[in-house]
Amino acid sequence: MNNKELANLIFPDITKTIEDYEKIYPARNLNEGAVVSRFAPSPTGFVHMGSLLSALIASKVPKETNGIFYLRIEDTDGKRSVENGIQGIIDDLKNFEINIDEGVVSETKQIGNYGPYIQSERKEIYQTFVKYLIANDLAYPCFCTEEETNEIRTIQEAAKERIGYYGHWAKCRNLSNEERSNRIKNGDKYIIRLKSPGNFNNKVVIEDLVRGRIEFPENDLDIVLIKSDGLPLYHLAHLVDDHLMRTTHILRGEEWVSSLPVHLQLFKIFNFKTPKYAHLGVIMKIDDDQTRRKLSKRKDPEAAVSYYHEKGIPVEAVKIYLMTIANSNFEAWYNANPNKTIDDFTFSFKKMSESGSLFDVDKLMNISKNYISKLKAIEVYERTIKWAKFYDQQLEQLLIKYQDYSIKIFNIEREQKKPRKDFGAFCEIKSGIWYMYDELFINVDYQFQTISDINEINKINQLYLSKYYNELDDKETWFSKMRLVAFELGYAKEMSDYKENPDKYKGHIGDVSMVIRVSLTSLSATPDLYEIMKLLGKERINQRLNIIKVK
RNA sequence: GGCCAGUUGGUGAAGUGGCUUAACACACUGCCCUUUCACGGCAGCAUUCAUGGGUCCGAAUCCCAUACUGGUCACCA
Repeated sequence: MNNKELANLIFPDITKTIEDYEKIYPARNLNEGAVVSRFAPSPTGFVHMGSLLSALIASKVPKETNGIFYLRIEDTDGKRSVENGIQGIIDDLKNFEINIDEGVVSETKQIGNYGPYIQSERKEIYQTFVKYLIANDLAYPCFCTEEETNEIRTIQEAAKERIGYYGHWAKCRNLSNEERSNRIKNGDKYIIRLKSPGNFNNKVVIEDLVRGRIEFPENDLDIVLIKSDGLPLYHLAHLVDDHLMRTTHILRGEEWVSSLPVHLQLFKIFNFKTPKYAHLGVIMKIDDDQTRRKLSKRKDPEAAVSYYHEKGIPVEAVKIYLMTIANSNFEAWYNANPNKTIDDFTFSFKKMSESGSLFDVDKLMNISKNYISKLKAIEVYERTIKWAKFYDQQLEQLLIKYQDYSIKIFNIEREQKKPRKDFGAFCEIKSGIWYMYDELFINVDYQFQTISDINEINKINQLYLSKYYNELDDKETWFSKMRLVAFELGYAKEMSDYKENPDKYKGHIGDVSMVIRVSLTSLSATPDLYEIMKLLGKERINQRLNIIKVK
């Protein structure tokens, strides 16, 4: 029996050839230098921060070069797939405004001419390639059970030999085709392995876009191509899909670096042009015991991109943060060009860090604070509502009920050169403005400071209310009256006066205005008091200053 | 254990043989400004680039060794 007959025995239903697929998926008609890249996750749950980073870059580079960015689903391992996994990925990408040109757009819909873009739907294509390999003595069926391969491994470990299915360890490699066909006809279970033409003593060199030149021994492992369920393993799927989908750039995590010799070998065997590779450092997390590890889906909530949606951290802020990790020159560029967006920035693989960086929540929050501080009040209002719709219905209703009032609240100390930076996330907004709403200003806990005697507090409040408060006052008048209250009750009306003669006064203007502030808001730290009082209005001010009296 | 890579302050990093007594940003500390907070301003925060050796007039930058960290060695991706 020759190899071709063996191939037909194993894949009797495969009638197309590789050439057929080359015609079905012709070279893309793109400009020179156009990058075709992809995001190719497994539907294992949610999108990870590290995946988002690579998706962001993989989508950005085609955008810069008039190329194509597509989404492919790698679901060849049924055990890992999760219900609604595909939809989760699509939603996460949508949330982060990462748009695809081709690929899977919903559980049931795919767009583009190079599909299907879900690997489990491409079984025949993979098998066509493997059939070719078998027919050309470059692959063979392997009947070893998992127990047997484990056993080989144990022996190799004990003997301190290189681990893997290669050389004389590859028991099924040199079986005769007759024996192979007999065992297949006999119903023995098998997988398909590559008959690796490599030699471990030879070297292969690859130019990685971020890591530069890397040298490896050639692959001589007879890696598994097709599993017993007929579906391919990653290595084969990578070759077939990225060739047929005409991918020019492979962006993936650094955990793939060591598979490079396999992938290079596969491309060489088929005489396909190898794509360019960029292996990205993984995002790390430091534990309390100072050990570094990969940011983990299970242990770290911030690893899931849905976390940012929940917290209400603007997607732009997350993307800006990821770009500062991705390209070290981005941050300086962004600070120098505050009105530009990520789209205006030219990404460079060379500027990528090779080692994984630690995930820095402080930095992210700083970026987010700055970002939100630059938004217009109406934008803050709308985006807070959008967030609250999912996560805080009470806040949502208040914002809708008091629309103009709320927008004015968001505008306090905003329209100025250096706006306030109170909010790092939309989930923090309620805790910053709640006291402006009567519905929330109940059973409050007053944080009085230096003046905490209730009689003195009332004296200040009542004097202010009865003699000085006028809602029409401008800020200057308002504050000069505040000084008069202080003076009349024996407090220094200027801070400097108090500092010169502290014994002459009961306290200073700051102590007095603090009483008003706390009486009105219950808090000792608020934005500008004058602005707050303007919005609170006469009625509410009267009411709130008088509640204290009752207490 | 084999193979591959990485190692510059608390963090992200700039730096590719002299311009570096190591930029910038975050965090932190102190002071100032100030009716609180925030903003802002000023100052501090690596005499040293994992360690040891070498090349050189000169090294964070080049070479070697060691250490440590990470990745990988599945019918997972």
